[in-house]
Amino acid sequence: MKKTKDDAELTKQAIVEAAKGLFSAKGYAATSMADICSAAGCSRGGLYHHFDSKEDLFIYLADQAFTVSWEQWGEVARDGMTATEQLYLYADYFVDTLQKPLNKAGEEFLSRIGPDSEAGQRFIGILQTYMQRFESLVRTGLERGEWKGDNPQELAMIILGYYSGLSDSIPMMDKADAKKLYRKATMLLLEGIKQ
Amino acid sequence: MKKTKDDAELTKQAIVEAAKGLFSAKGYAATSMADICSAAGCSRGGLYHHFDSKEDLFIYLADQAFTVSWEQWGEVARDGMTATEQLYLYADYFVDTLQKPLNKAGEEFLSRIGPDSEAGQRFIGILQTYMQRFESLVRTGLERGEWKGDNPQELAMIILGYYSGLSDSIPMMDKADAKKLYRKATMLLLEGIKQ
DNA sequence: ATTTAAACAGACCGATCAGTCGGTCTTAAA
DNA sequence: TTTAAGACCGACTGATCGGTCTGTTTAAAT
Repeated sequence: MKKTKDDAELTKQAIVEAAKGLFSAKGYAATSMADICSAAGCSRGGLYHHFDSKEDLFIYLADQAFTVSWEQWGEVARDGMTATEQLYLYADYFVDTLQKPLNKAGEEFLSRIGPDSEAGQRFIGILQTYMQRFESLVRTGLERGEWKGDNPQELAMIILGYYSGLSDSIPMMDKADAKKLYRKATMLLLEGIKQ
Repeated sequence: MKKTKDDAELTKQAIVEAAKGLFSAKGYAATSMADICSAAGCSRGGLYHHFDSKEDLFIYLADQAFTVSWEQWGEVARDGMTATEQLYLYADYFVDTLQKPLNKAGEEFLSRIGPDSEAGQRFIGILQTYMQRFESLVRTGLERGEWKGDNPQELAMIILGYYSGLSDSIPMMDKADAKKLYRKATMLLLEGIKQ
């Protein structure tokens, strides 16, 4: 083999990181495979050696990003924490893993390939797993009586949309400022804005 | 002239409506001029008779959608209403004008053509006008002491992101259900979820 | 009736894109 | 040392897209 197995894995991860940044910044359709190759420092042939297609790459990348995000969160979140504290922590990781604009690319991806295609089904599965994880966080908050409400699924959807939409106006903020904004927004949601 | 001035304007509006629906549903890049022609029932030549380019069409459409949205809101909103009532009304029109997913297409559009291009500048101008209008609504709520806070710009950004993000999970809902969700989400934001 | 020009239509062009394919290089096994 | 295969390269292909150009139709002006 030209390169070691490890070298190959390194190349693969370089491609994934480059693709993640570009998809997040420019969207799915607007990011070409050539763009990704330039950013990752490999050839188009090399890229297609690691991934069968653009769809394949995106799904691989999305799966990894979402999984890693919850793993990082899970390492820090403790059972002793209140659901409110866990939510603040989630907001931080939401910013950190820049999965914020990845959601956008994901929607574009889904609408482009269709929810019924095989790739669409796989992607929806990834999203659902992610959602369920968040929903269980919300359910904890409700069951413990920390939060008001009786529909964890709806509330989870609203809060996730909240965090996702928040990222719209923040493409230029640095992470520190973004985290501040997310903390403030979380506080607003918890306390309400009514006087 | 082959058709009357009125007929031409009718064709133009058909194109705009078709484009609005497609851009909202599929995004900017994923919607081709041919798609729009099919939906509008005209030829590509005819489309380019009314609009110089895809960018031109999108900006025209966005301007019209955003302007019309505030006009409709303004016709119903009365000075006697509380800011809270005005916000609920805004949520309704946000759903009605389906400008929800148009925002998404707008971001994609902006990142694709760049904020420094002439079209980008024009689009940013449209967005800013829209934002300022919303910010003045928020400022009213703060000044009247209805809502807590001292930064109307930040609060406006957060609430707009809230509404925008909410539309992610709702591509299949009908308008009645969507309005219900938006009203509930507005209530959550006002009251807070903390017990 | 003739002319004029707006309102279309559709063939066409160059660019770009996702994906393919044959080939080269390097490492590890035999 | 030979060989086999994984890692990688880059030219090529077919399709698609935005945009142009030439031509045709028709309502209105003369």
